[in-house]
Amino acid sequence: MRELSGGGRLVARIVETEAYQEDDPASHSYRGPTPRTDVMFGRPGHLYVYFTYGMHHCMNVVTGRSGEGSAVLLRSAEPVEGLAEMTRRRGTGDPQLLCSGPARLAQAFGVARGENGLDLVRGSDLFLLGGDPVPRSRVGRTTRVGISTGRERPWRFVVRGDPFVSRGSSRRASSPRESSPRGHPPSPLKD
DNA sequence: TCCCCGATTAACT
DNA sequence: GTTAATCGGGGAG
Repeated sequence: MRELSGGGRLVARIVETEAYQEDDPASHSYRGPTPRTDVMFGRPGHLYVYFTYGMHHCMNVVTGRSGEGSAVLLRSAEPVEGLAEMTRRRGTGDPQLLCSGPARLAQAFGVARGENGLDLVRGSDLFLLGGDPVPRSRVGRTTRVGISTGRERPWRFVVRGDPFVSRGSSRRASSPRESSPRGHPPSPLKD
């Protein structure tokens, strides 16, 4: 959720994420801390924003302890409130195109490099809310999207059958196979 | 310095 | 299904 300075707010329900960690060749943190990835190695609960393909920004929540280098990429969400503002930012009113995709989600929320390092737990207009927990049976796990190494790690998590999960993923030829998570599903984030 | 390519998207054929 | 857009990170020289 993001509170807007002019009043009003943007709310979206996260339906797709991917996990990245330090011993993971697909992770920006793989080669150790750099000016770009310092935030990933910082305190958990902060926002790591990266710029890619010369035009897109993506949002991550830092998850590991200080010094650790892990984060969760927010890939897709269902827009819930503030659709008009998201539409203005995105240039399309199709709800399925507002927040489905990591760069689309960041654009809808107006997040760019300036927001890198924000504390999502305290003192920010951008933060996470705990909602109704997603039942374990609805959590699907697949391989990650758009990476060239570390493909085998099944660290993408989706709400099964949710129409707001991004397409880039479920559509590809070498389509990631969806399976039930083993062990513990991601626990819902609390305040 | 040079060079390759990326945790993507939209617009093509 | 394919490709242009667009630029910064970071390894190689």
